[in-house]
Amino acid sequence: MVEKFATVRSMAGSDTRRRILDTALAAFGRDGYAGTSLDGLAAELGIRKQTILYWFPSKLDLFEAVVDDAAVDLADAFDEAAAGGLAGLDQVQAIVDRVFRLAVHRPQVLGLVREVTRPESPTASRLGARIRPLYDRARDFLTREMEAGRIRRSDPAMLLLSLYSAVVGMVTELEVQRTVGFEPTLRSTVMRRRELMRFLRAALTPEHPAPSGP
Amino acid sequence: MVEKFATVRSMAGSDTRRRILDTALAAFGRDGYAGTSLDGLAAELGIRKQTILYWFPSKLDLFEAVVDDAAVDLADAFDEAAAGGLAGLDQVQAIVDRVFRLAVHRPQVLGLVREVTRPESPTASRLGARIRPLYDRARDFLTREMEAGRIRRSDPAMLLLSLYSAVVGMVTELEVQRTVGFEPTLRSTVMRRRELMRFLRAALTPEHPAPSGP
DNA sequence: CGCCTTGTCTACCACTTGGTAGAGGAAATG
DNA sequence: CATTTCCTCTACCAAGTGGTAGACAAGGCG
Repeated sequence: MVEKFATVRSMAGSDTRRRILDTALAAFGRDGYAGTSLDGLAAELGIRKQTILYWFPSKLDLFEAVVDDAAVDLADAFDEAAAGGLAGLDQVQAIVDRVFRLAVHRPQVLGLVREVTRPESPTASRLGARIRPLYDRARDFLTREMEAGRIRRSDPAMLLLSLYSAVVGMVTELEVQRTVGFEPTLRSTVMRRRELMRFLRAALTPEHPAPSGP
Repeated sequence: MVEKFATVRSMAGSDTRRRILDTALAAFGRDGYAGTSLDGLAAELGIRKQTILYWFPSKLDLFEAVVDDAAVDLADAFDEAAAGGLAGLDQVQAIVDRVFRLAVHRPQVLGLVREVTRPESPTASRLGARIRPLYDRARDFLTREMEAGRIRRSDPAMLLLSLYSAVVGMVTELEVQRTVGFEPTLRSTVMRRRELMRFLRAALTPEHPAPSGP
């Protein structure tokens, strides 16, 4: 069996593989799995379709590799945001900031998240499985912060879904915003983030300021 | 020019048209535009593809008709929820309840919203244009309620986006929830709605209880 | 040098895609 | 009865789909 993935011997080939992954990420995120053709992808890359199929045995294999690749980026972003060891709303803010930053200079990743969370996605479970650890960590965090009185008490799992929906929805649905009259400039992105944070802070701040109060 | 849409003379044909629209709504919402084939759709309906092309001159025409159809449903839902003439959070609650109700017994509509709000949707602007009036009404409502002190003050347009993201995200991303451990039963749907409302109420309730106070 | 591996290519292939042309049945209309 | 309209069908088609087979050039290596 030929090992092309882990061990990389030549240089040119490895570069091709990377370029395919990057372009495919954008294409799948933009047009979806079914809407992306290998011929089109190859044309975009200036190569032949057969070169793609050399590096990835099938379209589905390519898609899965792209998903795995993106999952690493996502996990890194969260790790980075969590590394500060913040608490309460500050930690939430750090994560939202980080996700927005990711969305600004790699919007394709969020597009892929959207595609892959479709019920009928060819690998609905794949990114899910990759993200599961992040989810568990986040839920534990929320539970802890609720018990410490730093976040309003409610069902942590449900709250996490609300947070996820609000953040990813806000970030990915650029077209909705365009339709509705926002041109997504850098400035409007900053505004959007600030407004989202205000929204989240309002929703998460506990009724009684803090337990370390009176 | 043949008028098939408004004036309906025969019975069987009109019924076929309706069946095509309904099945296509589900298919487009489930598999996306590119992922839906006319042959597959026809097979699902037990008819030939050419019958579909008789009623809708092209795949794109069919898609647009489906979108228009769904937009009517959405608009009706909002109208119905707004008819009570409620104010503040009660009005918001009524709309969320209504959207959830729509999501429960016509989940396809929300799936289509998701598909059609993709940046590269073949008719990104279409549903948008249909929904624009709803958007304007909602923004005016929020502005009014903020001025009346019944809803926390912030940028109404941005707040509306947050609300949209939270609600549609929560409702459509069933697969995320399944991945994460929720089986979307009727009971869990009710729980989800309640938790979302708690989230929204916390985010929308003004700091100072009400202006009609002391 | 000769040989083998690596990477990209050309040439195909079977199948599916959206779409066209037109046959033909049913039923209303004269 | 004949004619016309409405509706669904069979028979195709050109273009595009993912995928296979294998030629061929470049370079590493005995």
